[in-house]
Amino acid sequence: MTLQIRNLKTDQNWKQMRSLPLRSPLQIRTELASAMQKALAEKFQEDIPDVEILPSRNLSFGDLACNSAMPLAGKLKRSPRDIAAVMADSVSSGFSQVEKVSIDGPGFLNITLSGEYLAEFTVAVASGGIGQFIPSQGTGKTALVEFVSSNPTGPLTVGHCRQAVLGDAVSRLLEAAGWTVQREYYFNDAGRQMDKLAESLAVRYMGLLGVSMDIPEGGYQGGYIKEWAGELRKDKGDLLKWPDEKDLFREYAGEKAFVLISDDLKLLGITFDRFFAESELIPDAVEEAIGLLRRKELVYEDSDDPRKIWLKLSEMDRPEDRVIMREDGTYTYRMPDIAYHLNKFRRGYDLVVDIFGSDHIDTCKDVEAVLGELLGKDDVSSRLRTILHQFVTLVRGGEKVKMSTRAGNYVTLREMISEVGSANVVRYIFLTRRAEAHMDFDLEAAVAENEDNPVFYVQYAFARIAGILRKTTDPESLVVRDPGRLISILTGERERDLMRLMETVPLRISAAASALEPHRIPDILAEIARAFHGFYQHHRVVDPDNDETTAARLTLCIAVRSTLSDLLKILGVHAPEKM
RNA sequence: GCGCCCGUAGCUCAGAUGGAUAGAGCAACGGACUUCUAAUCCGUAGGUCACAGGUUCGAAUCCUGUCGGGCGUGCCA
Repeated sequence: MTLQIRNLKTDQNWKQMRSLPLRSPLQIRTELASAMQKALAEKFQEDIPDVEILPSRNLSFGDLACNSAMPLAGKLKRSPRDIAAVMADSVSSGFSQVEKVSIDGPGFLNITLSGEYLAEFTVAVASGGIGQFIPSQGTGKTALVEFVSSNPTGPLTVGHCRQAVLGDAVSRLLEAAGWTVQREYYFNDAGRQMDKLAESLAVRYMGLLGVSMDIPEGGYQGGYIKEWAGELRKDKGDLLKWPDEKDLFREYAGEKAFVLISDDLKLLGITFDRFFAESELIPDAVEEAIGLLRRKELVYEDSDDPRKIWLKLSEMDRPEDRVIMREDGTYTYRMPDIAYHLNKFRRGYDLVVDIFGSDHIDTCKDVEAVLGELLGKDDVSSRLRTILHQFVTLVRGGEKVKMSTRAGNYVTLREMISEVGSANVVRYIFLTRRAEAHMDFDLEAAVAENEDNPVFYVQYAFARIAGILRKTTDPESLVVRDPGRLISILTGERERDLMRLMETVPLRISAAASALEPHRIPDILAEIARAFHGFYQHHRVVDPDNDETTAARLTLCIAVRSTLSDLLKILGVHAPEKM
């Protein structure tokens, strides 16, 4: 059944009806703060520090709160309430966006936003989305986000999964804040682990030919290597020799691992702009970096063997010196890492984000210290941001599952997604936790929870709106353009609550982006979904007997849909039209 | 030993630069489907914010110490 809407008042003159041009949430807060600051400076003839306007913690007080009167009390030698009164006077008139200002408690200033402003905002979101109001901190700037970067020696595990989801969400969050983001995976194809992998492959290959070889110490034992061995035999025949054709084994294993990892990432819908191969850096870029360090006298030769080279980390506020080149001329992992980071910085990004597991703490601090010496500490500290996420403890039926790639005893990303049953659910669960918080992921609980998972709560709100919109023809054309008309109809508490919640979204996205904390997004989503479900339950949207109300509520629904959709997009979680 | 992270409701976790009565989801209990999707809503219950000091108008948040857990402290990555 489709409802026809008719006899709507024209609102083509809505632009002229506005008293003020629409301000963004940020502009309003800035203007209010500066008005208050100016009033204080004039009244007390003192330098007044920036006044901060924050969202109210408790909505019964209003929409915005300011507590600046209290810290100022000492300096101005007045009571906080007197100071707050001066601030209140400066904004209680002259701002069409402000409905009410009150002074409560010891000296809190509480501001209630006007319905007209909220309606204006809602109209704008319904027609142009929430994105236009996100402070564009990243416009014209570029960011490089490095994540996953797991050794190409096997399938991605649950730990990589957390990092993959986190890195992707951080990238999306930065993009939402206007940044141009490059996603990069550092492909560690030159180290000793690749030799181990090649040898492990050779063991399985020879095994197929009836030749027994010992698995090397620290070798890989995953079942996938047996599969590769079978394919290798099919591709290349039975005549390969170890170690004569070591390079072939190595290359074959590397290619297989790359495909494995790419396929795993596809399960999550994650793509990279570039896989940066460590081997590209060897030897030129690494030698150049060592040369730079040499010129700054930050390296020295080993007293026993001059071919071995040490890095003077102890002179860079780090605990101890480290070897960067072994006697045999090979590099330890720190050296290519340094060369890689040098390369990243030279590419000129405004922001370089590294995402690592917490086991990289020491290494990344060493790399950061070295970069500081080579490029200048200020440059490095202003451009480099490192996110160290804690590990996932995987639990199945109350029992901890040990994870170790090399022992072949681990749960893969693939298995996890398959067991939980949905990449969307996995993404959402991972992204609800802060990166630096430990995380217990109980597979059985995740599956059991599947039915009433928080992600479905949010998706369902979106799907409900889609359902409502299906009841009308061309709902977009019904969007109310006149804020005054909108607010005269949307008078319910739940309707206002939705509008004021949406009004906080742009600044919260921006704050989450600045902090590189995507875990704040699910909170916002849940709040909006909750407000919407409450609204839905209590207000009929499509009402054949009331076109005006229908149009106004549809406008609200369209704004909410757009907001939910943009927020879900940051998490990389699907917004379904139907459930 | 030393370095980094963590400790908030029965469980899993939020609490942006210190603010008013510490929140949500699951789990528990009681209600609501003749309706645009009940995968929902409304209500109840649940807390010494690990512990002890300190800083100040005010602390889950900052500082110190203690206890407990994770990771690191490899010429593995």
